[in-house]
Amino acid sequence: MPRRAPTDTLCCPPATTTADTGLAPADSPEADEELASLAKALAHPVRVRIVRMLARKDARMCSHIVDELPLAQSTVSEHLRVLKAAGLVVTNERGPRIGYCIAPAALRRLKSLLQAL
Amino acid sequence: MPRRAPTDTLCCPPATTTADTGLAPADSPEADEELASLAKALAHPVRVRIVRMLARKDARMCSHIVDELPLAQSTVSEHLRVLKAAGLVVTNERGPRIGYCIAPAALRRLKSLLQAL
DNA sequence: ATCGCCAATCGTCGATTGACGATAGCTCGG
DNA sequence: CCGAGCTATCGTCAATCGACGATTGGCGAT
Repeated sequence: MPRRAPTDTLCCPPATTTADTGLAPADSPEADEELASLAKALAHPVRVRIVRMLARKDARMCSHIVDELPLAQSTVSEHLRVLKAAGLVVTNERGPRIGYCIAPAALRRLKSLLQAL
Repeated sequence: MPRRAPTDTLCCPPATTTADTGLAPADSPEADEELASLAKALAHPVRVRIVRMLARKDARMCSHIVDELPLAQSTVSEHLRVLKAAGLVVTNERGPRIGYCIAPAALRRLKSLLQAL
């Protein structure tokens, strides 16, 4: 087995305490843009899979994700960039190993916006 | 006021009685594809807005939708085609006036898939 | 039968996306 | 301080998307 990162020191933010459970308006031009933007981030099977992996607290590092997908490292990095740009994923940069994890608030916001449909 | 369609004879299917509330698996490669596909349909603000309009049981005809959007008729038609291809919208063709409406089952499926994240 | 409205389709254009390899930059460990 | 591992970025290429105008086809009403 190849020498890998410890997987230990990488961590997610300690659970969003701000209870933002759909308090923002969910029916407005801005909400349309917001929902479309979040939906666009999930509009690719690979990104859905990555989100699932991260939600399970699996495969935190980019290289871990690369290992599980039949894609080049640069491609995975690009998908992660899209997810991060949409706010669905946040990074915890700690040296050369970057921890990727779900942004629970964004995911909740997405669910909230969708439920409002 | 311009002479318009009656808005009366256009109708939606009489409420899906089949209680398909997330019974299909929501975590599999197929589910990834399905969620990505549905998300892609919502990955544009105009389509989100159209879905909202239809969910409110407003603006059933294509021309009604065109009236409320700063877009050409062909563009709106294309967005409707995308929504229909994704299964989020169904048509009730009755002569030259075509009734567009939400497919409640598809919307529920989308919410279900998303909640599983 | 013809006219008028409604909607789908076609063809085009520029912009964006998704994929890849190659390269560069970063930190930690030796 | 030098190498090794990890990731971001660049450049490229094909494919897809979004928007439009113009055209076509269809039904109902006049």
